[in-house]
Amino acid sequence: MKTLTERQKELLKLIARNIEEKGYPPSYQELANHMNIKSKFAILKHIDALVSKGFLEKDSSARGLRIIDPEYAPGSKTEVNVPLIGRVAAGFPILAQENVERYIPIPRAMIKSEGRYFALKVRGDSMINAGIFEDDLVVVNSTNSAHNKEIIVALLNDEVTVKRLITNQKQVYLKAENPAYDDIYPQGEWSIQGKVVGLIREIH
Amino acid sequence: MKTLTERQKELLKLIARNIEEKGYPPSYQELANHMNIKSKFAILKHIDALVSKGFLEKDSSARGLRIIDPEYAPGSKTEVNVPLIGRVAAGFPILAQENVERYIPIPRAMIKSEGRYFALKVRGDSMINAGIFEDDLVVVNSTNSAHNKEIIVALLNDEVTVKRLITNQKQVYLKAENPAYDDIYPQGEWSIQGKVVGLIREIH
DNA sequence: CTTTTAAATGTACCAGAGTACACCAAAAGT
DNA sequence: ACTTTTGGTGTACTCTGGTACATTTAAAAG
Repeated sequence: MKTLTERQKELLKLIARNIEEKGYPPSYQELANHMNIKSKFAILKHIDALVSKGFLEKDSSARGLRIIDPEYAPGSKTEVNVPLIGRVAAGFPILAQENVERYIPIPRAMIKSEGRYFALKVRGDSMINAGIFEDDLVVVNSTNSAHNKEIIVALLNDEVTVKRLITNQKQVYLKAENPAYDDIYPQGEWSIQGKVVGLIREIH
Repeated sequence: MKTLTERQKELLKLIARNIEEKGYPPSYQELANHMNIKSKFAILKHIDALVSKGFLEKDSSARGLRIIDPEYAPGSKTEVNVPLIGRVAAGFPILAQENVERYIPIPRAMIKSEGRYFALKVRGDSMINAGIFEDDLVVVNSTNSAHNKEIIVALLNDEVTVKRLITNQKQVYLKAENPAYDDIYPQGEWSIQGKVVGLIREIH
């Protein structure tokens, strides 16, 4: 990555601090004031320099600044935010905006394959032997196919469940990792929504 | 906290998502477009409602929106990076730079009390009945005291272990959540390094 | 010693963005 | 039946904010 001049570093830090404190990026005029510069145009040129050096991204809209370099970025790029799916509204695809409760950060390491990811709060204790407890969050890679023995999220009768997928010559079924639960042999409409690739638990 | 109407919730989520994706808040016009509303003024009124209900803060500048409710708030404040402690070098305090392997992001929700936090990779299966498996990452709130039945990280003989702390009138000991393991009655030098407040698992 | 680059000033332009006002319509209380 | 709340439309106004152009100064590079 290219090097920055003193003044550019100063500006970049100022932008980062501004986003941190106010919650939204500064305008050029505001930056000029803080830098004791009397013309917005000087800021414009500094920002263009930062953009061309890859430290910043700029949209040509009001306050359209986005910091790229993780060194300066508030909330660095080692983390990825995925939507937390709340109650699933019947009829909507699981990733529809209607179902998104909020976004949560997950470690980048959980993201391996391509595709969309989401998180889901686990209900019930049907997977305790796989170390998945009630109220855990599972991180799911959205896909509609999975391999034998993978832990998946499935949609049956407008309800989401986390189970282990078992496929053999004879049949396909969903296995609970808890002897107290019976296997589920899906009938009629059902679909695989994704593979569980991670788990997040808050311990109180 | 007061309740929101459906439309208000929808708007708040949209704002959060916009900040998430673009890095800066949306303008009223942009919100109107996404909500299929033809007048900015409707947005203005919804936003004023959100402000007066305490979910949002508004500056009268371009894109001057800031989400208050952490339930919805995206961005830096929802994410915290904690050091992942690798092999613990004997003699160094556990949080010393020497032991830090890298930093990993954890959800804000895991951070409740004050103090420093770190993460630790679990070795062995002595806590499987607590849903803590080998190679899981536990998130730990650094402290040197803990209450009865809390899951803690302890340092015994220059080794870190995750166990459940049991204190009663007679004695203090460390309990494994796996019948195959005996309780540990610490002798000599040992210390509590922190309480386990969260767990992160990558599933392959 | 000249050229280049970084840094800054000042004026000007126009679309973007927040807001005020008047008005409409359906749903929910009372 | 009436009123309030919620959700929406359209126009208009003003200041904000990004950008363009012309010009200047100082320091570094050649």
